[in-house]
Amino acid sequence: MKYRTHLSSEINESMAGQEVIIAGWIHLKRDLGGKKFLIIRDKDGYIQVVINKKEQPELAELFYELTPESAVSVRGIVKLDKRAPNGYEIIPKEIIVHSRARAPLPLDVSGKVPADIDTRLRERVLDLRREESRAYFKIISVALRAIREELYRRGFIEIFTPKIIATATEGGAALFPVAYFGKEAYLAQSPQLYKELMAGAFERVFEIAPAWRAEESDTPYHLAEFISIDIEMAFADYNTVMEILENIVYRAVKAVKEECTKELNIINYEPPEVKLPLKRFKYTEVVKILQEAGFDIKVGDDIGTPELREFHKIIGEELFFIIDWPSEAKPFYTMPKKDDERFTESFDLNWKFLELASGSTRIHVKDLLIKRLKEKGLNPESFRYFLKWFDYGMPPHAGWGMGLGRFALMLTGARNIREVTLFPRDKKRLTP
RNA sequence: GCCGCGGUAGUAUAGCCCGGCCUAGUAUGCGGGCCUGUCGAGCCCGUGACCCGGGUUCAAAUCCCGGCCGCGGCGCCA
Repeated sequence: MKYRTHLSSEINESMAGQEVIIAGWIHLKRDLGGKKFLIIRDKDGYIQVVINKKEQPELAELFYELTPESAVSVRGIVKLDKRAPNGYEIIPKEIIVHSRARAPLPLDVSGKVPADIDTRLRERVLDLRREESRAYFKIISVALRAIREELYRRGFIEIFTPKIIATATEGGAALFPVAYFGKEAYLAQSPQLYKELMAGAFERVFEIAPAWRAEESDTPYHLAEFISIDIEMAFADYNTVMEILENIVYRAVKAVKEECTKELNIINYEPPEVKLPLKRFKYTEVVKILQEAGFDIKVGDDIGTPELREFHKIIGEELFFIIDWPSEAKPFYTMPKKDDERFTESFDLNWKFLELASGSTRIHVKDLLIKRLKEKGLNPESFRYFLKWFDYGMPPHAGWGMGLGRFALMLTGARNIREVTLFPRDKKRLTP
């Protein structure tokens, strides 16, 4: 017997009388004695199987051995019945149990009893059979496709840069050391330096790949391992790449709203409306507004989470840019503003209080780069292999990086980045 | 790392303030029984739990201390 001839989504009323084989998991069992109902779940949905005890005593007997979440194939006849969900159901001739699930389950997949996120992450594979969890990842996948399409449309090519690196990319963040054939190496915290070099070859590149941070961060929007969406573009400044970013956000949200109506309905969420162009607030304006709101903040300080929460409330915008950050708050490769060197051609994209993406015009002049490295207390010598290529025609360029998980929080309304990460890695979690 | 709250059957919770009425309640699951249209099926019977260690007390799920773990807020953090 074949595993399957039809998905639940491929069966309809016009197939009455036809024999089909469906496959999936036992989602629910309802035993009324003479009639026994099985709800089979596959990747697209659910379909009901009805066993009549009198007519099919062997199958009625088998029914008792079927445990929830067992993987099965059911061969049977499609039958119209207005009492059935969707108006049709399967009258089985044969039920094959591919894999019997142990009972009881460590987690209720059917949605009757809620579980804490900690329990759900421990039992993640079963958790990912819940329709809410699957909806999250379908939405993320649709968004990613839209992002890729928009970048390809704009002449970007997708690249992969090394994830095992010799030196710290930017100094700041703590890295995970890797034992590398007797040498000291690290997991990349960002593709930053490599993507800049690649903009010097391909002009327009993007990468969607993991990055690692060994920070102490313990919040609902930080992970030790996360997927970063990065672009870098030659002959462009921060205004150009900001425009690309907001268009990508627009496209992704549009695609999700159009293609994921079922999933959004399951999670009962509507992503924010994206009105282009997004508002751009100068860093100094933001500081001023926060000072007026009573915060103890001065020019040069980073803007903390409580401040961002309040700022979002004051301006009443869900999605907005904060631009022209002071150089203290940005990495060494960020281009200073031409008219005022204390500030930079840089931006953060925020959803409410959450930083989704940040980017800038990059410095393409070697001497300036070395000067900025020193000012940041970094040793130019350890960036030798990066800096040498700036001797050979490095074009002006700009780019940004966006955390996929954080973007997914906006797309799904999930409260914790662990929800939208299959197997999150944080300070305490290394398994599963 | 700091602050707050929490840890009770497989899962989710009540009980904790005000120690004894707790042989720890409920839902769901699981086992058994009844039931031929369920769709959160229903009804009956059963099953299964106080995070770890120390202390106070005649008596601790309940109060105190320490640890571990979780969640949230912050910090750290292109």
